Amino acid sequence: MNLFRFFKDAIAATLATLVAEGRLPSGLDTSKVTAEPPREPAHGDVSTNAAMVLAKAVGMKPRDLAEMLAERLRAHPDVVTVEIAGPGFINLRLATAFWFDRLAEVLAAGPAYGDGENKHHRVNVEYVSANPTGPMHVGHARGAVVGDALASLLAKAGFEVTREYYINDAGAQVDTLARSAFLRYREALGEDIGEIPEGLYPGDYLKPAGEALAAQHGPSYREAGEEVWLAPIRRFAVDAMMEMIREDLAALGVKHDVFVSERSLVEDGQVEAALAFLEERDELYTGVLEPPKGKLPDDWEARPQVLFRATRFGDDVDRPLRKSDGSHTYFASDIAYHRDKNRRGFSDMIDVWGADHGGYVKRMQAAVSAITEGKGTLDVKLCQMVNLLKGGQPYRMSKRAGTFVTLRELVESVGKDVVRFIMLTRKNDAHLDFDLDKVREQSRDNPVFYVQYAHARCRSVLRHGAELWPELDLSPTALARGPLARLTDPAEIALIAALAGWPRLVESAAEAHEPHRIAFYLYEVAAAFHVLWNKGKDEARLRFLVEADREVSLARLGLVGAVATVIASGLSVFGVTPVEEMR
RNA sequence: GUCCCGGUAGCUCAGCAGGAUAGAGCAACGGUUUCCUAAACCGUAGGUCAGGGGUUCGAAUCCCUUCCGGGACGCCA
Repeated sequence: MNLFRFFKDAIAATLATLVAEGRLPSGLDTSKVTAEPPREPAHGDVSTNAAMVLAKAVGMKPRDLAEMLAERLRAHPDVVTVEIAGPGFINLRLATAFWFDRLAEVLAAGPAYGDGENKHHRVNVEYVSANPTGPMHVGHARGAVVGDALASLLAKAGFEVTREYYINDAGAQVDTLARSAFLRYREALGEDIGEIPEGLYPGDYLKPAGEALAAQHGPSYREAGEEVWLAPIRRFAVDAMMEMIREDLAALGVKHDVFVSERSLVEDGQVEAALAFLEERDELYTGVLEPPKGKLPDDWEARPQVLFRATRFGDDVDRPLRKSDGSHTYFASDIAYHRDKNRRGFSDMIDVWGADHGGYVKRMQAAVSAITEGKGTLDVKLCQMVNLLKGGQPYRMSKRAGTFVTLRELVESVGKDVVRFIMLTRKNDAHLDFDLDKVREQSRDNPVFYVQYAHARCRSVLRHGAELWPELDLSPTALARGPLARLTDPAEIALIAALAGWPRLVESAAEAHEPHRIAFYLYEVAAAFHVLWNKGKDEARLRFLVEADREVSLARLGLVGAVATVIASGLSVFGVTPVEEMR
């Protein structure tokens, strides 16, 4: 249960009652009324701005309206005190029984705690979509993790999510790949290929593909013209690269439901169909574009071409869909792809891209608007660069100077869980420093450790409890029925309140498409737990396990179990495995 | 030139959908360990939320504008 939504509804109901009684005018706009945790915990558990927001419409002073509302809210069974503060805040303090119910709810729900109601609403999340021309590098890793976690977050919030990968296997870069693979094929046949020529992919990762081609076809392509070998080798090389990319993704624990090939869209006539669709709606015309601003390409020439009226949909200029030779542009096939998503039943789409594609956001959103006739939405999450550091200094792992660090190297170096968590500790549009030394540190400065340590401590306490009282049932469902009312310390109640904030956090993070908020939330829960742990060090009576008092221990085991549940739940959205112990 | 992102404590960053006295961590200083894992905790100090205007009961948050940093602009993929 999202308790803030619960109280927002309660406040709305109170307002409705007052309207029905004629004490307030009808037709109030309550859309700006909020119920949220006050920033300052001393102010209470739930705070509402209702009196301040509505005062003008009602024609009352905020504090007078607040008093009218407070009078009714005091009668709410879960509310202990109602205070009016500042310019007209109404602060509610909730009954401890209410918190015990929330704690029992966490335990009873287990991993499902915080799951949103099924919204019967489909969302398509497209991420990674790295070109199939080589292994994934660190930059790709961030987009992969952000997309994967965002998809999980939306699923947890109750959306029906499809995770998608778009394979750019139709452009010139896959021809380059094929030529590069052909070179490796000749090399595998014993030829000395010398230096890899400029413009071809030099990486060693194509050697196995060359060898496989040699084994499969022998020398048959060797003397043949490109028209003979290009298509088959291209298909083979793309498949090999995709296999490698899938392995990279698997190493990172990133999953996709659907892989869509650009080439297959083209061959199916989807690009022509998308163009025809736009043509019918008069969104295309033949025109000449202004020369690009900034640095002018050497070979720029004004030529008429088919343009999409992107400016009708908020873009800065109209965009070319056909080159002067009549073939379609990359943007045209991208439109076809998004139209394909829409035709498969998705009107809400999210794309996760690298920040270097920022210039394409407006035109893609314009296109989505056009092809869905205004009914579809596209949100683009741009992931900023990752600065890889070691001991505070910029770091490059590969031998060849200036080359990228591969995703595989990173995962092998620090582990999948660390990579995933760290990639989610910043909002996607901020630069991210990833320090290979820091993430291995076992300190509060390393959020992965800090959160994992809290979980490990919880599991440790539960293990000790089971040793101490082997006769007790310490399963979450049993703990949920335990004597939770024995939790009386303010720090204990505060921790329950933090846990009870999880459903709201899931909901708001999902709505904002911001998985990184979970990282900060988990850090806070971990901090609250560590605080409590240390209180037990100062005062023996506050230890989680008090041998002489089985009842209070049982209640505290419930709290500890709930902390472990919520942390594990958050980590599972991130695709990070919670640890049982840290030795 | 146009567009996008960013500018919050010495450093790295949060700030939830406009709320009350702007928060963490690190670094600095001072404390806490016979005890469920001290890999942790507590305390002190640290700010013109880049500058200026506006919107309103209220602005770090929304709008306009200036400055600074990064990125993007193509018949490329």
